[in-house]
Amino acid sequence: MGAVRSGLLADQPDVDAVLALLRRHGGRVTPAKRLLAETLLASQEHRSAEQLAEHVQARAPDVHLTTVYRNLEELERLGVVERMSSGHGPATYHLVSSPHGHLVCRSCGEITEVPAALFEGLAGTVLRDYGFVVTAGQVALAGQCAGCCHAAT
Amino acid sequence: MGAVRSGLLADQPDVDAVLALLRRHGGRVTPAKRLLAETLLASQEHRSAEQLAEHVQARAPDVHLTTVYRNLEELERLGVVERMSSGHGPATYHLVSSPHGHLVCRSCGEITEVPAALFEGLAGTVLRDYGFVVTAGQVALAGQCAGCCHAAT
DNA sequence: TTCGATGCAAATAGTTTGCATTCTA
DNA sequence: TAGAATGCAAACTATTTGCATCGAA
Repeated sequence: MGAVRSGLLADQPDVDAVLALLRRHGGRVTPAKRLLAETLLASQEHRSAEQLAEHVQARAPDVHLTTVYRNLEELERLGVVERMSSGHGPATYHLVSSPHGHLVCRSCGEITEVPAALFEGLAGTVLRDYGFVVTAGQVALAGQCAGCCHAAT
Repeated sequence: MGAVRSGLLADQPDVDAVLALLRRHGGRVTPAKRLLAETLLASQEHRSAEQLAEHVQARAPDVHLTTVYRNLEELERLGVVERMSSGHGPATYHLVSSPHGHLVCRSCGEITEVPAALFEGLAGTVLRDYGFVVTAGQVALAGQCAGCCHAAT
C-alpha cells in the first residue's frame, strides 16, 4: 500500500466540500460550478463534457459548453475529477472518490471500475523497478469484457 | 500466464512479414504501405501519425497524411500496430512486438514500456473476477516518472 | 470595485470522409 | 481490367482561445 497516489477528497464528497476546495484555491463559486459539481456527484459515472453540459443546461440553459470545459479543467487541476480519454470519441470525466482503475472494453466501449487494491501490488513493483508513481484512477486496462467475449465466440 | 492476449506477429517481425499479412487479408501492397511498415520497424518507438508521415515523406514526398492514417487503421485492424491516445495531443502508434504495458508520465508525457510479465498476475485476477480479457500493449498506468518525481520535490 | 468567470464567436488540432484518379493483382 | 489504394479538398469532432461583459467577494 502507498504506491498508489489518491485524490484530495473524502470517499463520499459532497457539493459543499468541492466548492470549499475551489474557494480555498482562489476560485470563485458560481452557479455553473455548483451545478457541475452537483451533476458530477449525482451520476457517479464516466461522462463526456457534452453530456455533463446537457445535464447542467437542463437547469441553467445558458451555461455554455465552453464553461463546462473550463470548470472541468479547473477541477482536474485540483484533483477533484479525472479525465479519461478512451481513444475514440470524447474524453470522459468522473469524480475522484475511492481509488480505482478502469477496464475499458474495446468492443463495446464500456468502462468498468475496479478497486485500486487490485493493482497495489503492480504499482509497488513499478515503483521499485522504475521509480514510477502510479496515480489512482489513471490505470486503464483495455481488452474485452465478459459480454463481448461471449458474443465473439 | 495466458490471461494476456498478444499480437499476431513474431517478436521480431520484418517488413515482408507485415506485408504478407496484409496481402493474406485481401489488402494490396503499395509503396506507401511498404514505407510505413519500414518506418514502424525502424523506430521501435511511439510515434504520432504526423511523425510517421514525415518519415515516410522523406522518401516518398507525395504520400499524404491521410494515406498514413488509413494504413495505420488497417494495420491496427490486423493487430500489427497499436494505437495509444495519451489524453492530450495526437495518438501514438507502435508495432505490436513483445507484449508490454505502458507507463505514461502525466508531467513530461514520456511513455515507458514495461514487460507484460509485470501484470500477468493482475490480468489473471481481472479475468477471474470480472471475466475481462486484458489485451497486451493496452495496459496504461498513468502517473509520474522518476525524473518528474524528483523535479517536483 | 476588482479580478475571476462567463457567453459567444472563432480558431485550432487531430482525424475522417467523399470523390475522381491511379495502380496492384 | 476490376476493385483496392491514393491524393486532394473539405468536413467533422473535440477542445481551446480571444475578448467584451458580468458577477462574486
